[in-house]
Amino acid sequence: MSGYDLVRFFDGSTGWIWAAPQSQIYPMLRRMEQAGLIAGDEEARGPRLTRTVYSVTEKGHAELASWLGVAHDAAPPRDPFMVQALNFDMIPAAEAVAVLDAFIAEQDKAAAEAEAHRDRLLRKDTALLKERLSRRDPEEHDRIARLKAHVFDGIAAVARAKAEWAREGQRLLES
Amino acid sequence: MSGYDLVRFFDGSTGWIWAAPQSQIYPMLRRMEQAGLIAGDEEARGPRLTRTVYSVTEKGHAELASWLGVAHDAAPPRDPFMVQALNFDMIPAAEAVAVLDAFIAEQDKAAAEAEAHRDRLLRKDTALLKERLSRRDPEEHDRIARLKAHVFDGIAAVARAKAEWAREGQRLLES
DNA sequence: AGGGTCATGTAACGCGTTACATGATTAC
DNA sequence: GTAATCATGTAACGCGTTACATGACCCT
Repeated sequence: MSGYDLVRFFDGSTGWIWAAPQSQIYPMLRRMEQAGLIAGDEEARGPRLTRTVYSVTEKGHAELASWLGVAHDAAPPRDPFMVQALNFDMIPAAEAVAVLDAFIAEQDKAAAEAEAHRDRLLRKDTALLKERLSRRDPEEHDRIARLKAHVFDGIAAVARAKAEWAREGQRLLES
Repeated sequence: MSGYDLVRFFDGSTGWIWAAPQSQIYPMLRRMEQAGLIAGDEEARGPRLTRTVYSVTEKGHAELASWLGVAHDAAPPRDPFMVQALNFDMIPAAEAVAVLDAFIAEQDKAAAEAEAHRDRLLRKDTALLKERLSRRDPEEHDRIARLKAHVFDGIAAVARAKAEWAREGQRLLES
């Protein structure tokens, strides 16, 4: 992909799992190229405009595989919403209920989107999955699609659990 | 609290919701004091050693209450573990299962800790809750304790859901 | 001619992490 | 006396966010 492709990529469905602003992409691509993890290939797009398409090198692939294969420490938690919820007793109940309303809407939306994406993956109907499958034995295709779909199933399940938790919280606030 | 108190505070049970390294505490305290949100009070602790105990000013309290009362946009997601899970098809299944084993242990531990903390809150048995309740009408005590306990109930429920999701993932990997 | 998309950058500023650094006081 | 705890800082470096900035190409 080119830097521009990545900018759009992180604004799209991948944005639910990992976000990156445009200003980080280009410097990071150069740093990764210097580290030998990716290699850039300049393409002409008209007489003056060029775009640089990067691909993962063997070294980059090896580093990725070794990172994928071992468990990493969880990042320190930093959850502003939980700080809010822990202090709902400091504000009027009606305000807390409204904050939870917004939270519930957000979680329900996230769950629906994750479920929709899960279904697209099971239908093998996303560009990235097709690209991935094209390099794999057809016998593995179903298993790979189910594995990836399962990730979005988990995201949806967590969002549903959070929404349900928030609804219980509203009941507590109103009692 | 003093800076030192806060360092220990963020290493303790609050560390599940918000973490902050020692190096951030002191600069941030000074910035918040400059902003008028907190006020420091120097105490002598021996002939030479002093500690500065900060308390929240009226302005700081007002800012907190107004922040607590409105919904905020969720932070952009950035979940390295999900990136790992999404690419389990790139590594041997046995490695992926081992990564999930570590994840399950982590989530189970987090859930157990959250449940234990929930129970302490219901028993009104934490220093912070006692401090909070001492400034409130005794009639409200049960409601406040239940509200705070509910937050940790939610943390536990999410951790349990994630662990269950990971176990399903292991079944998928082994099939 | 104009707007939309393609394509790539820079600058400022604060947050977060790891590591280094120092000295006082208390308890045994 | 000496080890643990109390107490407070600094430095280096990269990540993340918002905002600013520029120009080429394509379609109507």
